[in-house]
Formats: sequence, structure tokens, C-alpha cells
Amino acid sequence: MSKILIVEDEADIAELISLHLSREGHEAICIGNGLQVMPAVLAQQPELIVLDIMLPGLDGMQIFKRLRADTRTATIPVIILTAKGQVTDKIAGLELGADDYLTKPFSPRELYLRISAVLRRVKKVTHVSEIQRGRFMLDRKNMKLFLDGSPLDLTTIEFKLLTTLMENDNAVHNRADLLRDVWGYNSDVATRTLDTHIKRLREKLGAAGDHIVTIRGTGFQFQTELAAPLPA
Amino acid sequence: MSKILIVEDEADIAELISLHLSREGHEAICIGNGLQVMPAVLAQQPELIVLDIMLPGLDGMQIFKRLRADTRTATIPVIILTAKGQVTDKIAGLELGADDYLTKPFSPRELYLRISAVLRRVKKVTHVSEIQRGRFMLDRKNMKLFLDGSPLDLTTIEFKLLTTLMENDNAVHNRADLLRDVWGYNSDVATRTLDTHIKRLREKLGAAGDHIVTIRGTGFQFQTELAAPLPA
DNA sequence: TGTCACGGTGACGAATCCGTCACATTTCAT
DNA sequence: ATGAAATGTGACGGATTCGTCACCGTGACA
Repeated sequence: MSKILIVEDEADIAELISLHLSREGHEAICIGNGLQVMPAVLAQQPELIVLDIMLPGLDGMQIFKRLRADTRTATIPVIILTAKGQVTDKIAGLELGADDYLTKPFSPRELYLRISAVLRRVKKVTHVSEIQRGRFMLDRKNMKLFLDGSPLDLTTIEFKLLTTLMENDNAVHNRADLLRDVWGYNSDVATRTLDTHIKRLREKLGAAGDHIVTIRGTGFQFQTELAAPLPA
Repeated sequence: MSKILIVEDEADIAELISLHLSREGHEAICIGNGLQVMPAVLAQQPELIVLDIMLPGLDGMQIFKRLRADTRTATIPVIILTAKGQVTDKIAGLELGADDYLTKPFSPRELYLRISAVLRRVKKVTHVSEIQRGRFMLDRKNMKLFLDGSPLDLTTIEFKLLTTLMENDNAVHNRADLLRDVWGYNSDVATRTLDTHIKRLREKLGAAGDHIVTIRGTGFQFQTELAAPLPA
């Protein structure tokens, strides 16, 4: 969850991006490309700026330069949007100062991924390809799961579901979130499908399936450390 | 130059390996197969472990499992040595977690080559879940490929194959390496299966399939930037 | 130019995967 | 205790995936 400022003149594009980002859990603020950008940045203190650089007017480049020149804003990461075919030397030179850039048309999903990448880089949160949770080890790179050191085959969906649960272990994942994270938001899969896959996962995990806990009325949870059963 | 820990009971073999490795510019440390392995690993922090798994006693397997179970050592690549004819189910199950294995007798040269291969592979591991290569963007986390910003569905194997090629783009991947990296060592898939999947990949990539280049007699290569066709 | 090995391609059958449904079981509020 | 809602479970069929094979095209080399 990060606050992101979108500087974009085309209202529909801005809205599309904004919608997508908020759906992914970010806070998106949109403003047009103009003189009011700097004040907005100072007021909002966004963690990242998406800047559409309208090349004809070069306004975007001016803004970008000013952002970099001002001590208060110089460290805010910027992702630059530019129309296709305008990846000129001007951009190429400028790009060195930007954290990333994207040419239109692009998918909102891709922008989101770039944003995630930049934020992760900036926050210095290294993304590890293996995640360890108690007896479990998830090897994302090879799509393998190890339980107590021995490998276990999962299907694509099972792996993704378990990964989602384990990334935030001991947290409650509600059904809607899980469906969105695993299947994507526009998927029309039935909510019961989730139950089926949970069941299949538990089956494959054997006794360790206990780690997947049902939160009735809400969703599911991966408990790395199981609560000890109460003594009788 | 990498620090390599050799766990081997037979002193002459250990010495042979050690000698050869140091001659090739590595730092080799030898210890016997026993309880002191884990402490040694933690103390030395080797970049790779060569583990002789004395099957009769199963000690090696215990050690290997412990290595994989411990967060501090789970990511250290391990090459397993085993006597010929002991490639049993036990090994087969275990092998999935190892990075490579070699049956005795073997030539020091071969071991060195395997070590180099593993180190090369491991060191190239980007801890970023998205990798960008020209017009392509691989999203490992979501197993998606973006071509010029639009998403493209790949199957598990296709994704893994392409990932392997793209991680070391512009390098030649020979058939044996690809088969091992994508399918695992013990897989008995025919070499032609690789061709079929290459074909399927190219198909899905459409015109951009050109980026997958055949190196006749050797293997395949992913070229991020295509060489411009010579003018007539 | 002819030969042959290597890689490209289309097809096919088996296996797996996956979404859905119906029914069973559990949980919770009343 | 009872009924409704949520979840567990087994089964089914369609879709996808995958490995293999036979045949074809092509490049390398003599």
C-alpha cells in the first residue's frame, strides 16, 4: 500500500490506471500535467510518481527536471510514460535519471508490475525466490514445494494459492482477495472452486494440511506454527 | 574463485578433488561425513557443497535433508556424489532438491565442469520477480509473459523453458543443460521433446519467435536484440 | 551435387488439470 | 434443539497439456 501520484492529461487513461492501482491496494492520486504538479507533490508526498511526458510540449520533461533539481523531491522515484515511437535520444538520455519508463500503449497490469518493482527496489525489500515457513519451503523459481526437505508436486494453481497464503502467513485471506490474487479479478470462477482447491492442497500436504486453517465466514489462513491443542 | 566445501570420507578422493579444484582457481575445504558437517557449513559459509552420500549408512541423506531444512543453509547449492548403481528411488526422491549429482567413478574434470555449471546458474539468479528483455517482460510471480505490454499465456513448461533461456539471454544453451534445467535430471524425456516445446513457444510468440535462435548441433539461444538482416 | 544428420512440424493418445455440481457435514444464531 | 448458511468432499466431463513419433525441410560437408 503506497501513495502514488499520477500526472496524466488524458482523463480516461488516468482513471484506468488509478482504478487498477487502487484495486491492487495502492492509493492513486491523479492530476493533470501542468504548473500545479510541484505543489501537489510537495503537499501529497507520494512514494512514487507516474509521469506522462507529453513530448510535443516537453512539459513533462520540464517537470521531471524540476523534480530532480529540488532537494525535497529528488529522491522520489519516477516512472515515465511516453507515446510509442518517441523513445528518442531525448528520452534515452533522460531515462538515466528516471527509475523506469513505459511506452504507450501499455497494459495497466504491466504498469503495476513496474511500480511494484521500483517500490521494492527503493524500499530495499529484496524479493527472495525461496520462502521458508516452518517445515515448508517454497521454491518459486522452480515452482516446487518442500515439506521437511522432501519435494512435493503441486499444480500451477495450487502453487499459486499456497504461495499467496504463505507470503502473508498467519494473516487471514478473505475469499474475494484470494480469488483475485490467484485467478485475477476478471475471472468468473465460482467461489466454491476455491474450496475445492483448498481441499486438494490439504490432501497433498497430508497431515501438514492442518496448517491451512479455515476462518469461517471470511476465508483461509496459513499458520506457520500451529496452535497447540488444548490439554483435556 | 569460489569457496567449496567437500564432504567426503575417502581421503584420497577428497584430496584428488581438492587438488583439482584449487588448480582451477577454487578454494576447496574437505571434511569427513559426520556430525560436524552442519557446524562446518555455518562457519565456512561455502558457496557450494559437494556431498558424498554414503548410502549404506544414509548419513549423507540425513545431512542433506538437514541442510535443506535449515533456513541458513537451504539455498546453498549441493552436488551429490554417489556410488554407481546406487541411483535408487531414495536418490531419485532426494535428487529433486539437489542441484546436480554425479556417480562414482567420475573424472575430476567432470566434477569441475558440473561445479562451474551450477555456480554459473546460481550466480545468475536474479532476485527480482520480473525480468525485462527488450520487448519481453517475464513475470515469474504470476507466471505471465508480456510481449510489448500485452499478456501472453504460457504453460508451465513453456514458461520455465523461456525463463531459462531468458535468464541468460544471448548465451547458448545446449540441449543437455536445457533438459536438465527444465525437466530435472532423472527425467527420461526424449531430446525431441525439447524441439516440440521450442516450436510451441515460437508459435505463441508469433513473429517475435525469431528471438529464439537455433544453434545447430548445440542447442538454442534467446536473443534479446535481433541482429539486423544484412542489406542486399 | 548428393548424402545424411539435425531440427521443424503436425498429429495423436494418455494423463493431468480444473471448474462445477450435488450431497454431506459442520458451525452458528436463534 | 433446530434450521440456515458456510464449508468439506467426491465425482464428472471438458479442456488443456505433454511426450512421442513419423515424416518433411534444410543445412553442412565431402
